[in-house]
Amino acid sequence: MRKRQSDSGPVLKDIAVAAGVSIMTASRALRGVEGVSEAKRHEILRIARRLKYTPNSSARSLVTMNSDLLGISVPNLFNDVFAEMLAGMRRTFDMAGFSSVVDTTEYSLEVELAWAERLLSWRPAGFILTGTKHHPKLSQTLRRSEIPTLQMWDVTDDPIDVCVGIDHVAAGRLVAERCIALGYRRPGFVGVSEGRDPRAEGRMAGFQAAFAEVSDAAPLCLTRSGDPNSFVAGRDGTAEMLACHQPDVLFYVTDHQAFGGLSACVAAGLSVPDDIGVIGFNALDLTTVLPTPLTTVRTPRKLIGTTGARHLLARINRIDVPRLVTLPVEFVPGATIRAQ
Amino acid sequence: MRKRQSDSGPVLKDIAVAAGVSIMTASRALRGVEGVSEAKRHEILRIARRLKYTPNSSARSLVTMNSDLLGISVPNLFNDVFAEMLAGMRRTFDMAGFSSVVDTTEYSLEVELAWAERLLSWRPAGFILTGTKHHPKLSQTLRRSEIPTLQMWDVTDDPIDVCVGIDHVAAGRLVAERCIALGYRRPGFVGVSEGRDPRAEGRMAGFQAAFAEVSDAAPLCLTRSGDPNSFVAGRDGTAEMLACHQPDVLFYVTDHQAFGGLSACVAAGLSVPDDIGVIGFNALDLTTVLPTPLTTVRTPRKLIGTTGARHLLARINRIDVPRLVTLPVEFVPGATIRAQ
DNA sequence: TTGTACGCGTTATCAC
DNA sequence: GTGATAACGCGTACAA
Repeated sequence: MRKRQSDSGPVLKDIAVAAGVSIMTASRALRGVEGVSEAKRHEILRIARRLKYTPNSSARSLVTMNSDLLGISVPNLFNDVFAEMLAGMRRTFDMAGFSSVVDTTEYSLEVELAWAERLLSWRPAGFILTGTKHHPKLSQTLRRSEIPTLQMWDVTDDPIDVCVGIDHVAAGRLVAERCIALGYRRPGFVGVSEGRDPRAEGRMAGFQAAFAEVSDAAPLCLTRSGDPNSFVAGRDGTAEMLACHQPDVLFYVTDHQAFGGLSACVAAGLSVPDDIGVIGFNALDLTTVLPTPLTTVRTPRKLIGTTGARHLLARINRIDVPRLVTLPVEFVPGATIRAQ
Repeated sequence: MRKRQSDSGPVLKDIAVAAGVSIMTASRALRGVEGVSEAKRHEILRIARRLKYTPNSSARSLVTMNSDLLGISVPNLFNDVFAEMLAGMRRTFDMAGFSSVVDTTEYSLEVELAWAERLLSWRPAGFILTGTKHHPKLSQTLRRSEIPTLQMWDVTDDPIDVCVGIDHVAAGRLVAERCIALGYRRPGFVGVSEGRDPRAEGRMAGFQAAFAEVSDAAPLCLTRSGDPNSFVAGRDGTAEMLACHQPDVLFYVTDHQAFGGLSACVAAGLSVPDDIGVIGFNALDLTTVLPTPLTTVRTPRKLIGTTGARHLLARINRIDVPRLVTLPVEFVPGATIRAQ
């Protein structure tokens, strides 16, 4: 065995020598492709195991110009939403033999861009990005490349490649329409921080637009509190809003913030839903164990993950799939708004 | 430009030709190593940008026998604990130029092994594993390899390489001792599923052992309910336990389950903490916005992440660091157990 | 079914 | 400071 700089085990040649065959025969046997007699194949596999042969993906990638690496970018991992979408895809990708290179962007397009550019040097098999807004450089690069790309969680008319998500503006409208039907006229929105999360902004925009169409509705009260997944942020943001405004219904960026908001309402002497309505978003597990079940919107996170994974895998295998899939959301009445 | 199978942009040679220099000079300029005049370096960088040159990490890795890929394995991402530990490390690794290949094992040693073996083919710069129990094959492989490895969240006397975590058995003992001092004698533990999570089993063991040393303490009541991060599992597991036993204090696998358990206690007509004590684990954000603050144990997740990242990075750079760091936990009295 | 020659894009080494 | 040459480990193409 010739010497190598940093000895990381036997290479194909070592297996071949040990088995008394050529390198190519060993390669074919280990890859499970046609053209090797069963006897030799078994012998080669046995020897490879005995010698603890680890293939060198770099060398393979260099020849084939692709890899089994998949780039996945999400804003963060504190949100069950992203965790569930990921869980929905991981099994599919794992079984297909892919490894996931994960990035957490903290809602920064620059961070996402830097990560993607680093990953591009590995010639990844595909990209999975959260949302439909990216750094222009990244969108352009991916559009020009042949790399299959999935955008998920949000929708757009003009996806980079394929897209599976929900219509956040429509979801905001949906909530507003329910509120309006119940007689609410002083809407408030809590929790979206400025220019960070386009999906949250979309929900807020839809919510506001629907109210704006009702003649006697007051303008939207708004509190832009920090981390969307923080209970504390929801509580503090709500307290801040109640100090200045008198909304009759509050739509929160997430269930987390809504839950924190509930405790702020109680602290402010307001009773829910008699004095004020509270509405979350996502219908997390949490909302079902609250003393009063939270009014919220159920989002198909797992389905987005599984569908997205299937579609991306299809693209990797050069199979055509719909470029855009918009999945439905469902209003969960709960008990933190007025009854019909 | 010679033709390539799947055209993925210019290569070093193209930059070199365009700049009128040799490939090596281009390589040096782009890597920022010594031995290139400032004038040429600038020119080369300019051309690389204009041509949208993307380096080929596989080729580099093939020569250098290593990569900037880091393997990170966690049981799942639904747990803020893991998310926070990851968040604590990510910045460090990002800034150092590493990409993270993430695995979610669902507490399966086989899944972790399969993922690690796939990743080994990329010659990763390091591994980060949750806990200290792994598939024997994996432990053996890593011990024999030169690959820096961090085990986190749990501790062990004999780490593969370096280890940063907390002592879960001691944490369980700590909780039990507080309970005993307050006069509790009928302990219950909710939420650890059989043979899945060694850390949870450790906490339970410590909890049980301390009670066992008190002569008039009843044996531990136990409910092994499913997903440790599920509110619903905590509620249902508690209901199940209360149907058969009369514990006076319940220690839960996580805050999530404890929160679910609170609603089950209320549903069973028990008042907390008068009739029964409830204790969570982790001191998540959630616990502070509850009507009564949850009694729990604060775990230094973020610190584990940052410390672990620092130590692993040191190992990668062949700098010595302590093999084992045991970080302290803190009992959070809250208000769901008796007062002193 | 099996083997040989060559190239993938980059870096280490050594000569100039 | 700069460049030629030889690897790195594997897969494609083609020959036997």
